[in-house]
Amino acid sequence: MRERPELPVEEMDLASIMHALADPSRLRMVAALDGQAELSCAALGEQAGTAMAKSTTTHHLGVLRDAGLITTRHVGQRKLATLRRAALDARFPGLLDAVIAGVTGP
Amino acid sequence: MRERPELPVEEMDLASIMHALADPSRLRMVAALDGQAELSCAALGEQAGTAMAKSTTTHHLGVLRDAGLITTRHVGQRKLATLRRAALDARFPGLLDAVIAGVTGP
DNA sequence: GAGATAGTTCGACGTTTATACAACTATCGA
DNA sequence: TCGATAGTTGTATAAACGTCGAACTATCTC
Repeated sequence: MRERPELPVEEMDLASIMHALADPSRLRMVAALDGQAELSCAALGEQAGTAMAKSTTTHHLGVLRDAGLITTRHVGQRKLATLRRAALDARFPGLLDAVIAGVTGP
Repeated sequence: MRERPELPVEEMDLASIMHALADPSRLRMVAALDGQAELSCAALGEQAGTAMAKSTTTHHLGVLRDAGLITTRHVGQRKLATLRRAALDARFPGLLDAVIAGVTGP
């Protein structure tokens, strides 16, 4: 199982990132990843409200990853996801904070 | 031609806003509206890079409007669009600034 | 009124999306 | 080695999306 390299910071595209965040389930996933160091697919699938099929979780994680929002690494049979805070803050300052505040806040 | 009321601030939905901003043409439109008080459909259609069909511009304006990002008013045969800065800043502080900086930025 | 200008509405098209199930691989624990 | 657990892959489906052209409405100017 090959670990594909993550998207370079300079290749991050705003429209792609906005698209990745344009889904309620993915927004909840990103919010859940904020603060938490790492979360497994299963944990993220549950955080996203009503339990979704495992394949659906895989799909959403792929979208977030392709946009450069998260990184993943394997530990045993688990796949742990991490929010790429530093990269995102460098490329689009303030964006992640505003979005996460919008998800959690009233 | 009836003027529908704009979306109330408290009904603004983050996922809908992100979706409205998840398109390069619409991102350019929003960026063009920043600073400018008002712009017509034709002007926005041209700002959005390669000239698009008038009906396409109407469609994009509708998406931005339905999400609550812009207001429109009629002046003669023109329809002028305005960015709802105050409402957006109140509901999702920092979001618009970060997005616009990301469009125009480095 | 006639012609020009600015948007809208409608139908169509090809593409993408979110979702799910079934079958699969990979890893862990006993 | 066996069974359980965690994700992936492939396929399918129904919905939504971006784009356009053609026909239409509304307004302005002459």
